[in-house]
Amino acid sequence: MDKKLCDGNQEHCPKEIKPDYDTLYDLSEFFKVFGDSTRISIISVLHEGGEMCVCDIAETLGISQSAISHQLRILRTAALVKPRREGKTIYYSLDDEHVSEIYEVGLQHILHKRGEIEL
Amino acid sequence: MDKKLCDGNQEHCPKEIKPDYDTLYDLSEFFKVFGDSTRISIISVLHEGGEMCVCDIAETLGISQSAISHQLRILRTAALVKPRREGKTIYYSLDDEHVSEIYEVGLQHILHKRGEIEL
DNA sequence: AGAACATATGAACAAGTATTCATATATCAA
DNA sequence: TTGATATATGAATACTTGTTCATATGTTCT
Repeated sequence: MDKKLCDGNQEHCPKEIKPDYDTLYDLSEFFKVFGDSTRISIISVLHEGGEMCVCDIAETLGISQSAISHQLRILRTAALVKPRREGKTIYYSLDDEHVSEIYEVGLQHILHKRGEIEL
Repeated sequence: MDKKLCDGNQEHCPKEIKPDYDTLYDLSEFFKVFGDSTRISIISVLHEGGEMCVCDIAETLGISQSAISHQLRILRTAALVKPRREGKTIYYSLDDEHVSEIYEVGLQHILHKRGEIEL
């Protein structure tokens, strides 16, 4: 921390709720999961296509099976996707409704910034 | 890419919309901005406290002015916060309503996972 | 102009992370 | 059991990124 620059009690210093560090840390970890192009692509195809097996996700995105599998583990650990085994095949789908909501709001934001949709 | 594992036309291979790579990349970059504890803390205090100057953000969070300034630049570049100068002081506030919305939905998700709120 | 304060920024270092490659596990069929 | 298919994972590497330190820019006051 640099040296104190102001006492925090001046006119330009509104006093507010001190944020809970653990919550904010967990929140940043949660968003971090969305913050990778491979993972958001996986979320996207599961959002569009519903349940999908690993090999199809990999083929659809043109990314190696290994890379997809590594990222699916991160998504699974964060409880953003859930697996369902059927024989040799394992199907993944979005786990939480919040995931879809956040994906959609984010997408809307991106498209809005591009001027592709009106809001 | 690993060798092809299935032809993508079997029963377990639903065909769906190919996601636009540029959009998904931008989206992941957008979420990446939320995916850091310092930045999400800044977003949090601006969400709670409204407009705030750099030194107060730094003091509130207990993080150096330099680190805050670096992160504010990233937030500013991504259009998540906007600056307003008043003399020597520069006040920052959240720029987009989507920012608040995504922050709130994410926070709700975290608290929900902890069982702290009902939904 | 010079001093003091508020913020920004470049360079360097440390820490984190996504991919590839090789291999392991698991299921099914013959 | 052996072979083929589907997925998972450990290790190594290359890349990204957040912080610190030092310094620069910009503003106000005297």
